Amino acid sequence: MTEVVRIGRAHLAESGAAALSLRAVARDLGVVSSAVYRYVPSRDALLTLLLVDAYDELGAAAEAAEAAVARGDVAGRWRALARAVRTWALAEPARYGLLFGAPVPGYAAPRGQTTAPGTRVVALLLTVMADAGGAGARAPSAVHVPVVLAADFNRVRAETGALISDPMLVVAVATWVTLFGAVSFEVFGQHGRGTFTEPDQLFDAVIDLVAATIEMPA
Amino acid sequence: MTEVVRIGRAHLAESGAAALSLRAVARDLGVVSSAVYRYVPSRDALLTLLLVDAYDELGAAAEAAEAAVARGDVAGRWRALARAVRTWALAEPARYGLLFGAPVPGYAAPRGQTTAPGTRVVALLLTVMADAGGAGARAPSAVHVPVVLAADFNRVRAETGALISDPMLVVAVATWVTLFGAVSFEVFGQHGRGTFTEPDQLFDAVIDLVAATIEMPA
DNA sequence: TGTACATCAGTGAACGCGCGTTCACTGATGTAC
DNA sequence: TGTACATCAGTGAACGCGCGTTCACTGATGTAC
Repeated sequence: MTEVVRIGRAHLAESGAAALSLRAVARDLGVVSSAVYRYVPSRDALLTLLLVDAYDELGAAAEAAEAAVARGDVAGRWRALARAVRTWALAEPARYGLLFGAPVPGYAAPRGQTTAPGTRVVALLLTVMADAGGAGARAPSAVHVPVVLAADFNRVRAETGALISDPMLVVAVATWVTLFGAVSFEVFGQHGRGTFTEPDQLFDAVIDLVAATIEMPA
Repeated sequence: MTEVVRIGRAHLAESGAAALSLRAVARDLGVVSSAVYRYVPSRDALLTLLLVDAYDELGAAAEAAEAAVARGDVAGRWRALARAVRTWALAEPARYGLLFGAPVPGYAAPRGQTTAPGTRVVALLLTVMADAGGAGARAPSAVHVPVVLAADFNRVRAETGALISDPMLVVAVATWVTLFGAVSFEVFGQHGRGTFTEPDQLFDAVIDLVAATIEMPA
């Protein structure tokens, strides 16, 4: 990890991505403003470095937590993954915001560099869901998959290699957005005026409910 | 709606909340930069106006859509509410981002002015969930409510007046975060490289799955 | 062992830009008598 | 009907600030012969 990324992280945490300033980074680097171009070719390039850095750290945290759970305990693997995402996000709210908040105005992430690290967590979730399906879990019978989604779902299967049925893919998407919705609400402070004093327990209750959506065979 | 709010909206859409500039608003107002202080006492005050304006418009849209559905059709009311939120958010991504994205650095919303409009949609959702419970819907039996959440839930009931059981409140929270997670992913472009070409259908599938979480009695 | 040269991190000044906010002011409009 | 006055939207200059990026440069370190 280069020094410039370390300092960039700190600035992200203090002032947010939109206000990230190369001159401020240079100051903290103990160097005159123009010298920062020895480290990084432009402000956008620094944002990209920070984006990749954050995606990788989050992905590694989720993967490590999930890997520590017995393979057969699919619900436990989901829970570990979800908690790891939340823990990282609460510890690094600004970096989380860079990944999952509103896009930084005037900055477009270069796909080539950010796609791979940006898909680690979702790939992990798909694996867990596919394993759940393999173990006999089924989506609720009420799930109805419109014909028009079939093509998209086929492409997802082809790109990820995940062996997962259409209804379970709907469940996976719902699970995915619920996880990031729950984390975003906490990180961005949407719950408001101390409505919930026990956020850990509330989060666990929500992710357990999500896990219960899948009907495991008796 | 004052002219300054109308122009502020446009600037929000173009450059995001963090870059909202009084001088730029003044230019579009056709007025010298200092004259904008005749309209608004400071930049932060303008942000607050825009925040309240957006909350109110979103709340009104959700309420109108929900009110158009027969009272007995609880699932339909949920669907109408959810779709209205999504439709508004896709039409107004920057204003949605102001409400539900990362906080604007250096700006703290004054509670007194923003709390009431900021809770319209969640209050509506609680009403729908309470009505579902009244009609006999039950949370999945797997939902386990930790003792420690009881106090929070009692406070929510007292503040909102909603007649809703603890397990159904867990469902309501999960529903709430799923809705905003799904909308945020779309609005903030998280799904990535054209993974899903039929976002309307995908969204409907997700909110139908959420509705199916509630077990309606036969 | 010594000399000539290349490399390269960092300097300092400058470019043109935009920002929020204050201040004393102008000049048109409306009101009171 | 006319005059004196108050109101108030808008002006223009200025304050001190920060920004990204370019440019010619210095001066220490390392390398080749």
